[in-house]
Amino acid sequence: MPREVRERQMLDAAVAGFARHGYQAASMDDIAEEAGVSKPLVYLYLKSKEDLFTACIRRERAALVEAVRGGTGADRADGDGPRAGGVPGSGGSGAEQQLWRGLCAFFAHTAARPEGWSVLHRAHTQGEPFAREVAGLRAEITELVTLLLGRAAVDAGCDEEFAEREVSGLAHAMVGAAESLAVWANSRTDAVPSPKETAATLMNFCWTGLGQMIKGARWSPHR
Amino acid sequence: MPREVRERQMLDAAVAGFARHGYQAASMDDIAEEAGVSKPLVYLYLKSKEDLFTACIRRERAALVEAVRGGTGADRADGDGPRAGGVPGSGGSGAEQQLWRGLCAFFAHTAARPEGWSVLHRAHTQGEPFAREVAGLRAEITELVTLLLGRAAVDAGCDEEFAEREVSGLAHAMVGAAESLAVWANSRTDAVPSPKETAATLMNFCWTGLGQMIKGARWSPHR
Amino acid sequence: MPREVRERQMLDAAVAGFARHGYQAASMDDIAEEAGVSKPLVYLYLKSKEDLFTACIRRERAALVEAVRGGTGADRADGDGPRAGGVPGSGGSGAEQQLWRGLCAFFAHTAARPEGWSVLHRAHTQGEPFAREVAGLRAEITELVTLLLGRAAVDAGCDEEFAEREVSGLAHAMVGAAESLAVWANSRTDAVPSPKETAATLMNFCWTGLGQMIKGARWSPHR
Amino acid sequence: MPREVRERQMLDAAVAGFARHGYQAASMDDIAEEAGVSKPLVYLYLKSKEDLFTACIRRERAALVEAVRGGTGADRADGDGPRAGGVPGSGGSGAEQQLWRGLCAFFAHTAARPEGWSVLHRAHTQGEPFAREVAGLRAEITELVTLLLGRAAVDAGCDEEFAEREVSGLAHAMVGAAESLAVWANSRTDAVPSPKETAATLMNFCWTGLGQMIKGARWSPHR
DNA sequence: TATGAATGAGAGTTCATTCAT
DNA sequence: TATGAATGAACTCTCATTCAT
Repeated sequence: MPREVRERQMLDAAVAGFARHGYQAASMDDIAEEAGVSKPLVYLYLKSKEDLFTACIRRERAALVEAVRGGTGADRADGDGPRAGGVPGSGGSGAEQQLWRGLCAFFAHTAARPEGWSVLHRAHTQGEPFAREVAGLRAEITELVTLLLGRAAVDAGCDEEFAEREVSGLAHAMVGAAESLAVWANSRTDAVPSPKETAATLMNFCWTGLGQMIKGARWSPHR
Repeated sequence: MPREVRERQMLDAAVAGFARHGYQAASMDDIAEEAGVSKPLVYLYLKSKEDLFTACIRRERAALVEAVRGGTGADRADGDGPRAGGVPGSGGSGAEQQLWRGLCAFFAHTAARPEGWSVLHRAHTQGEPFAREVAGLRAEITELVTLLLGRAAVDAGCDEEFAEREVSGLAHAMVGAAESLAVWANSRTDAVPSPKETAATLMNFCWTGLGQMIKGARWSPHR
Repeated sequence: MPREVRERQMLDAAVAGFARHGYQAASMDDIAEEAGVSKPLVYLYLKSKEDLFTACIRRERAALVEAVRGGTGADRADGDGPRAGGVPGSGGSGAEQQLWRGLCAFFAHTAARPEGWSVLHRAHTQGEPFAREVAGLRAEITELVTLLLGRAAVDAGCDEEFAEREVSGLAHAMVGAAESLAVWANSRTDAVPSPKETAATLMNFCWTGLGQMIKGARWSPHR
Repeated sequence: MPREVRERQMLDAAVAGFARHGYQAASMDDIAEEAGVSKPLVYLYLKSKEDLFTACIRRERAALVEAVRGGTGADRADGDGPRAGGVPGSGGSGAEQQLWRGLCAFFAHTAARPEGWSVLHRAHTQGEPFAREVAGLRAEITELVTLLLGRAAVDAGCDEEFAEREVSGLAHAMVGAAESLAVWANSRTDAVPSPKETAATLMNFCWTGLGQMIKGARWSPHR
């Protein structure tokens, strides 16, 4: 059996095992058995448990990023043609649509591959080498979100400074909210919401606030 | 040395160890050594590794909840007398202020006790008994947030149905965003923001959006 | 080295260790070392200390029962054809001969495998799961003896009632006497008696008494 | 509280604990708790677990020996008055009566103090220092039985050689049979036999055989 | 006399990992 | 390419035993 096929079997088994039991509790014995191969073969192909887990993270990370990027249309020639423009809240900005589609893609992906998502979501807890890897993923996503938010702000005519000073925190908030909603949506037993519904919840939650900020309004405790 | 003191030393050491290495990777040997105590004593007082970790979670959970509850003023006689009222966005609602102060307290607490926060934040990954414990914490906080959001909505004169149908999802988003921001704030090496700044970021992010929702506006992809 | 061979080595080492130190005091380290093997291998093959000890008991029990059964000729087609008959004391009963040969086999076996015998003899002290196992052995042997004694009684023409009422106690006495003699014979440093001598001692001790009982005579304190 | 009283409490608790769980499995913690004292006090009075167990054995051994000796009337001025005389089987020998009464006393004692008996019965399994102690008890009892059997033989007019050559083995058989019957009687849940019944079972079993031997008859396999 | 507090030493068990084939 | 056989190292947990008071 060709190496690539075997290797994918192993990664599948590993993702399943790590998702179910976590990094430490999943044993190489179980993973090898689930993959239908002997343990030495796993070591021959994937070096060590650490490397195996890293490979899982990388694969799932790539899949998630590809899904979200695809959703935003970032890979399509995007600046072409007239953009609908407009501020958040006024409807139809290109960046706004991209964000919306990215969120939809994100929730669709995490719902479609719960085990992969579980691996990613749990990996930052598992010690240094993996935390770094997931931090990379988070940075990648956050950067994308930051870009979109920033572009929306610029579209709306607000100064560059805003993008640099405040958008990053907002992006972090958004990513955290999305993460939380993904877990929540995946774990519901009753009426599990569709990806679009979940994405709409998040857009409802924050988009207007963002629009206000771009206009220069700030929330403050004593008004 | 009296039992209570020793026990607190052990819990301190355990929180530090679990925060640094995670549940599985932290060894009882190391924890005992860090506590300046022999291993058998740890077992004598805290029964088992599982019980020790549970005790850590419970302690930190209680501290966090107390801090946040105290921040919201939930323990003060608060509903009495006429409330200032007001919609989100119009300033000065009782619920809005409570939420604001709760967030400040939350970010202040997580910044003041990074290890305790780390334990709580990582515990849901560490297998069933612990996941349940932090799920309880999350539920407790989410319920509080749901209550505040719902009350704000009612204050603003919107129908009860809103509270029941949508507020829960929003609360989850908010809790997730707060969690993410807490980690992010704690992990920054440059210019770490004050708790109030972080809380303001989150309020800016979502409060206006919430106000719009209460008024009946909904975000939709094709406008 | 093939699994079966290794497994037998381990059982041999375990029987030796348990015989020398008892269940609790024998350490898995020592057993593994004596078997010329690492500890994990012992666990891989035999699961746990408890299972290992149980396996020892079962093996030695089977060997002992087989030896004794073989000695009685119970496996040969023995009841067929006219039996020589005869009461205890009158010589030559089939049951009497079987008992004699069974005793010889028993003492020969316990002398030939002192460690195995020691394990069996000491196991009833070592807690529930093992006590049950040797209780089974004891019951098996006692039942065999009861059968032979009962048959001898019936051969001698005594009523069935005798067999049911009193033979069981006698069988217990006989088994206990045999057990005691086996230990005693094994532990002698001077002139250790041959199995046949030991068996003859026991037959001398009780056979005539049994014959008298069958005839209806009873010992009583005040005659 | 005076030392003697405390010490007896501890021994009582220890006997109970050792009887229930065996030497190794009984913990000093449990014993101290059952005795209603702190652990250091146990160590102050009884030095170590080994010494504690030895003390238990010695106390129970002394009690058992005293009971049996008392039963045989060995401590009474025994040669006085006319003895009934007679061979085993012919009724009424002094030695025979002594043996009978000794057996009754033995079974009565083991039934009355099951925990003490359990300690003694299990101690020979627990490693060297204790095995020696119980071997001493066994030797003491066996010697007594040997003496009685030998005296009976001499009473019956058989030569001295018999006593020296064969009586010892018979005594071992008898002691083993008695031991086995004691355990069996103690462990029965249905109709537990009285000490006298158990003793009668044993006398029935062996006394006539012994009588025959004294007369010079020997059992042999081929008659 | 009596104890609360503490520990050294060692047990059973598991797991990632590697030979030899 | 693939594996049955084997292990070093580490972990959780327990227990007899002793200070300091």
